[in-house]
Amino acid sequence: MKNFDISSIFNKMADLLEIRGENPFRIRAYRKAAFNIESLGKDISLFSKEDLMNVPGIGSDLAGKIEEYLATGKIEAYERLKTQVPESLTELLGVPGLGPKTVALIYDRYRVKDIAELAKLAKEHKLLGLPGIKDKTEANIIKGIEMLQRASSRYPLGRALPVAREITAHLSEHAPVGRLDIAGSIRRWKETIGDIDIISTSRDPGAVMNTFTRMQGVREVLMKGPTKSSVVLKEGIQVDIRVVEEDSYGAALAYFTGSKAHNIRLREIAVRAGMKLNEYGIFREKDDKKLGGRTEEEIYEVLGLQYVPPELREDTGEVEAAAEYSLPRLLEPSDIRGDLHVHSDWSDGNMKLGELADVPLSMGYRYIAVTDHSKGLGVARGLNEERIMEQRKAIAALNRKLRGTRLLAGVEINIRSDGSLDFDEDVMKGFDIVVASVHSGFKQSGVRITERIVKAMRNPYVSIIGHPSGRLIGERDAYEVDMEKVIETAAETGTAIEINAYPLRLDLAEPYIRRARAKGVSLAIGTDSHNRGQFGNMAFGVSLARRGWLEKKDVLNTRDLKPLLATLSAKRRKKSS
DNA sequence: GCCGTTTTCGGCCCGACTGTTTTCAGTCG
Repeated sequence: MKNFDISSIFNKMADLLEIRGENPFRIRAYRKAAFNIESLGKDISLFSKEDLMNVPGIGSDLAGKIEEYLATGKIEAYERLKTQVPESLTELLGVPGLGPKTVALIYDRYRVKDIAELAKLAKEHKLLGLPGIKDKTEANIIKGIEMLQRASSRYPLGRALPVAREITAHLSEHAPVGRLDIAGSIRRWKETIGDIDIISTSRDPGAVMNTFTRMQGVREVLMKGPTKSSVVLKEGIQVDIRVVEEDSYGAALAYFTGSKAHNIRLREIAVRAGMKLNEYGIFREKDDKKLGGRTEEEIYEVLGLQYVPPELREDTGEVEAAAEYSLPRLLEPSDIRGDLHVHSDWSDGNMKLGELADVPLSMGYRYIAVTDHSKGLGVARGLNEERIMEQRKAIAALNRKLRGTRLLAGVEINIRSDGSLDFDEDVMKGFDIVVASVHSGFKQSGVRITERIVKAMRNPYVSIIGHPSGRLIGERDAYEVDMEKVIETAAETGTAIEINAYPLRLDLAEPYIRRARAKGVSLAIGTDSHNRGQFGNMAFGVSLARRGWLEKKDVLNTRDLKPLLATLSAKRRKKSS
C-alpha cells in the first residue's frame, strides 16, 4: 500500500513548510491529511479522485498531489520544496525542545544540515548569542539530542501499564491525592504507549508535584510547575502528571485521555455550538458560564453526544456515531464465559489439568479450553496422537467431577509450512475445539503464507485461527499474511479469528477486528495462558475487542457452554458439506 | 490547504511551562 509513502511525504512537507515559516493552517492541513490517510484502512491507490476528496482533510489540491504521486512516483511541489529547504533539517525537529523557529534560526546562521552538525555547534557554544538563545537553551538542545538518541520510540502497553499502576499506587500512598487516574493512551488501551499520563485532584498540588518528581526510578525531571510536571524514568518512559480542581476533573480526564484527534473533534463541535471546551470544563462562549466538567459524561451530554468509551476515542467514526446515539454496545469483561486458548503442563504450560479445572470458577467462567501444542512444535513439547488421546481421557475424568463448569478438550494445532495440519481426520474429529496456528516459516512470502493459512481454515475441524498475524509488539513483525483474504475466508467458512490477549501479541490488530466485524466474522478471545498469572490478560483481549467496536454477539466465547458447543459443531457441519 | 445550518471568504483547538524577556515567543501535548 502506498498510504504510508504518501502520508510520510505530506508530513515531511508540513515540516519543511513549518521551517520556512509558512501559514500554520496550511501546515496543519498537510498533517491532518497525512493522519487521515494513515488511518484509512484501505489501499489509497484504489481511490478515484472523487473518493479521495471524500476523505476528510483532502480537497482538490491534495487529491491532485496524491494522484500525481500514484501516477509518477513523485510530487513536484515536494521536490521543489526540498531544493529550498534541505530535507535533512526535518530530523532536527525530532529533538525535544527544538521547534521550527529555532531550527530556521540556526540554519539561517550556520547552514547546519543534520543532528551531528547541530551537536557539534552546541558543544562549541556557537549557538550562544543567536536571538533568544543563551546558555540554558543551548544546554537543553544538547540534552535533547542525547534523549533523542537514547529513546526507544514507543513501549508495548503490556510493559507500560504495570509501570503506570506502580506510580499511581505510590502516589496514593505517599501524596495527598484525591481522585487519581491513569489517562492517555493507556486508558484507551492502545497497543503501544508513547508516554504515561496521570491526572489527579489534591488539596495540596505542590506536595503531589514534590512526591512525583522525587519518586524512586526518576532519572530526570523535565519540568516542574505548580500543577503540572514531567519526568523521565530510568527505563526511558516519560511520565506527565497534572493536578486539577475536583470541579474540572471530568474535563481534565477527557482532555488527557485523548486521543488528540478525538479532542479536536469535540472542540470543533463545541465552537460550532457557541461553546468552548478545555481541560477545565465546557463553557458558554458569550458569558463564560460553565456548563459542565465535573464528569466526562457531562461533557458529552452538553455537546449533545452519546458518551464515548475511552477505547473508541480515536476519531475513526466514533464522533459521528455518538452524534446519532448509535455507538455499539461494547463487549464487557463480564460477558466473557470462558477462555479458548490455554496451555497445561502436558505441553509448555506449567499448570496441571487439575489446577486448570479450578480456573473457570475463580475467573467467573463456565469453561476453559485446554489447547496444548501438537507434535510438530517440538520446542514446546507438542503432543503426538497417543498423548493427545491420553489427555482427552484425563480431561473427561476431571469433567465428571466438575459441577457447572467444564474443561474443553482442544488443541493448538500446528499449521505446517504447506498448510497441512499435524493430525488426521480421525484424531481431529474428537476435539471439542481446535485452534490452528502458524509457529514456523514466518518469512514465507505473503502469497505462500496466506495460502497456507487459508488452506488450514478450510479444514472442517479448525474452529479458530490463533494469533493470526504472528507479531510480537516491538520484537517481531507480523508475517506478510494478507489479512483481508483471511477475513474473507473466515466469513466464507465460518472459522473464527482469535484475538490473542497476550500483551505482547494483541493479535488480531484493531483495524482488522473492525474489518472482521463488518464482514460478520466471529472473533474468539484467548489468553494463551501458560501459567495462572496470565489468565488476567483477558482484560487486554476484552479491551482490544472494544477498540475494534465489538459487541457481545461478535465474540464466540461470550456464549454459554451449550450454545458454544452447538455453534462449534454447526460450523463443522457447514464446512464439511 | 480545507471547509461550509456563520457556505466561496475568512475562519481554522487550547492552555501550561520554560527561558528569554520586561510582556512574550517558542514548544509541547
